[in-house]
Amino acid sequence: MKWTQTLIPTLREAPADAEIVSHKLLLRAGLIRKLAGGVYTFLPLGLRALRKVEKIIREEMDRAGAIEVLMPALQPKEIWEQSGRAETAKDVLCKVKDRANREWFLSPTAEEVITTLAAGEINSYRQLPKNFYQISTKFRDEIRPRFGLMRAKEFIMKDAYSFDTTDENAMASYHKMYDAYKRIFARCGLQAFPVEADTGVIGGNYSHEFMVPAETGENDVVYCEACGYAANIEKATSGIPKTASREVGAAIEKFATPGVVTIEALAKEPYKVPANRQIKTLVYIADSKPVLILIRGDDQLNETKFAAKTGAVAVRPATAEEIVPLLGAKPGSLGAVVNVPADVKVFADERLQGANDMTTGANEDGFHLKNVSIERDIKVTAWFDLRTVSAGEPCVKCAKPLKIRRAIEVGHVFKLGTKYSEALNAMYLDDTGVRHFLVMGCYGIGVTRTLQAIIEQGNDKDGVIWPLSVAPYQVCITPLAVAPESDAMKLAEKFYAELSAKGVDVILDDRDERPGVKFKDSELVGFPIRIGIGEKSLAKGEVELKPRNGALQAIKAEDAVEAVMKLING
RNA sequence: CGGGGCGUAGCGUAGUCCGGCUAGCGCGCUUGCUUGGGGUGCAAGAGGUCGGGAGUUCAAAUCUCCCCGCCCCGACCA
Repeated sequence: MKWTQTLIPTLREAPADAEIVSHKLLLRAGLIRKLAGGVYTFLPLGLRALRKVEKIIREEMDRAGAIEVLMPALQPKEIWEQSGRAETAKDVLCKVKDRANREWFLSPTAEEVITTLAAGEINSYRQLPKNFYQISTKFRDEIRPRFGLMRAKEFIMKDAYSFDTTDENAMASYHKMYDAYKRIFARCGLQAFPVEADTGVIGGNYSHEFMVPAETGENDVVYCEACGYAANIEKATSGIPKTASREVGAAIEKFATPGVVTIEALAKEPYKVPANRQIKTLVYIADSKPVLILIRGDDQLNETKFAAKTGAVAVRPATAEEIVPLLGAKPGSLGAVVNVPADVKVFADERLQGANDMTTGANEDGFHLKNVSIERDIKVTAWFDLRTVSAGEPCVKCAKPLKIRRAIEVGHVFKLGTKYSEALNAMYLDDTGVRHFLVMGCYGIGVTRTLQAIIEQGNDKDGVIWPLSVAPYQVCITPLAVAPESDAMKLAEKFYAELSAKGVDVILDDRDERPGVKFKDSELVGFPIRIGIGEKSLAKGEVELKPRNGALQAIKAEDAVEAVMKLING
């Protein structure tokens, strides 16, 4: 490609609405342009890089035995009602109506469609296993689009769905995808690692996310350097000890705490009740029903764990207006000892199991209770791990201190089980003629997000640093004179032809620009290899080879093509 | 949706409090000259319904009200 023939609108300054480095560089390097919030056009260079990521994904999915299909973006509402997700996923669904007033959803994912397909086309164990994948545009009515391609309303996703006869076989399919994902991200030049994950609204019971470490990520990952344990903070547990049990003390005692509505205030003079001897009582509305959650005073509730453990779909903190009629007191004086309506469930964090000599609210404004023994004095409906892990806590596997860091989620693998095959009646006959539900798994990669993650991880002050595998062009030839008859341009054309013939993706910067402009642009865009051709070195029969992330070297013109091939082939 | 901020030329911005604008600057763009190995210099130019609407006023980018869009923080997720 000649630079003047394509469109590479580089920007000297980043548009003000870009915040993080990868978003700025996507715009500055002329890879994308915004049409509206969370909606972007891919320009020629951005599209080339995107296609390369897709190619890697296709090759690895094919290698892993998956087969490519293309499902519709327009999905009838009915199948979503059948799976139950018309309700549970309603907040992210982009809805459209046709002229007959029929309602459609723009695909945010395709479990319903593929399961409907499988229900019709897969009848026998002889057809299994099968793993279908597609790379397509997905739509989510994001609450808040953010960071360019990182969280967009419209984005490109690779989604795959496996169908197996048994749980055991489904695990094998899962592990094939898990391994394929590791290869995919490695080939994209990404440092991505799998972590245990919550399954969320998609459902299922076993899941890993592939994370790219980055301060700008939207996830917190808990990990152990000693044993390799790693989990999303929404899922992570630690080996932190339960609350120490003391002598079973005196009976409960109510005491006045005027104006004290926080854990911190109760920990200070004159009360001096340490946070780890307090029971924090939270009121949540889980699927429209109020529930109480008990957490130790120095712990934080993990809402994802709470929803996952209780099976709730929609959870939110109750408002003060909801709490007062329920418990008779405002937040700050709440407890689960007295005055809890019989139909209100009480979920307590396991760390409180056996705790006594605790202090908690009295359900009376301005009063607390002490000498509370949780098992003796509170009717707990169920105990769960509900707390959020903090850095430094002992690893659940090896007891070494845990660390936490931010990361970008680029892929997610789930074992789904029979949730969708049951809802959409997808069954097969086994070798004895008995019907079973298909056992499913699903596997997503955010393709456009992966592209941005590559930039987020590969950049410096001058611009993008593409890995060779996904660079829009691998080589940028930069003649410093562009008149057709000039020696520099003649040589540039020769390199261009030779490298192209060898299958190298090469761009020739034929713009009549000053050297500084060309160098700056090639570094901003981030081509992995630049061949500089100028009079000074040409006089010595040399050209300049400049890897984007390495030192410039002078090289004999006749050796240049070979040297480039060496860099490309490693 | 809650909280915060911002909308002035393709991009970055000054001016907005305190009305007087014929809207200024840098980058980019066009033309000419210049320069020719790290965003060259000089000159001339094109480009703006100051997000939209209504109002106040002799006069509105500036004040008031309504609407729209965008960004950031939170809840959602590939």
